[in-house]
Amino acid sequence: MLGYHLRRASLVTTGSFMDSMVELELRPVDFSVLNLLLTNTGVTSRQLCRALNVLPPNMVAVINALEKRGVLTRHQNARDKRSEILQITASGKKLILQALQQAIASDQAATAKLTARERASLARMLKKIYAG
Amino acid sequence: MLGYHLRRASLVTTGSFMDSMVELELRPVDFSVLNLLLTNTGVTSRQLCRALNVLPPNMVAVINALEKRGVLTRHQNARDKRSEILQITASGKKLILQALQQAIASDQAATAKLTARERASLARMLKKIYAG
DNA sequence: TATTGTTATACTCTATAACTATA
DNA sequence: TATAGTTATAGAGTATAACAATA
Repeated sequence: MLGYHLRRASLVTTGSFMDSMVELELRPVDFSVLNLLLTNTGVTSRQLCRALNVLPPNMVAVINALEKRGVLTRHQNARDKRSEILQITASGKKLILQALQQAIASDQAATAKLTARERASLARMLKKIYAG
Repeated sequence: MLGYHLRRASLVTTGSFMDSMVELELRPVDFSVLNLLLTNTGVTSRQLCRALNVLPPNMVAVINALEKRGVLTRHQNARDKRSEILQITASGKKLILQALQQAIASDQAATAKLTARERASLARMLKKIYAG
């Protein structure tokens, strides 16, 4: 069963990723939020929820903690007073750029047994599973 | 990053697996316990914990529920009175055999976009990641 | 001393209901 | 009426400490 092998391999790469984020104190959801804010502007909490498959009530504490940490700020949305625009700070950019670097290194390390050709082939087949 | 693709593909197959177990009312841990008891004899709670990476305190409720359901029984261990030997019942065998059949079908369905050759290649590469 | 099974407990992740302000 | 953010809360899954019985 492929699902079994997929789960075990995924546990390896996920574990490696989380280990690499321990010192930066970033959980997967924190990493993903900052990564999205790094490359997108004018993003709201609801948009993060949809992109990351996180329910709105569970995103509240995530954003509060990141704001308290000084890696993102909230700004009022002139177009829609219900929502707030989230923006990554200089400190947040520095943090996520370092995190991305470490994440790439941990991914390489966890899949080091594969050749470049195998990696490309693997990525293509995995996409066929989750994206049709 | 391969880890990202692995995680998304794994979420698809895991979701498909869990959906296929809804009617049989089996969680992944229940499936794994019964599957191990189907092909191994003289198994204890501690051995299940080690094989499935579940902590002993968390295995207690799992086994209690499966015993209450009548799919496994406990028997005193003559060699070591601290532990109990777990045994799958006829009802349990019937249940896990049906579950295995459905799990295989769900796995096939979730990875239907891949050819037989691709499946073999994918399994081989995934093993390289988690088993070296 | 070490191990097995167990209880109690806590922490994280995930999920739903319901509220307010705004659209 | 529908949506955004929020609070409160509940349910899984996972974690540690500590205990009695046995090795």
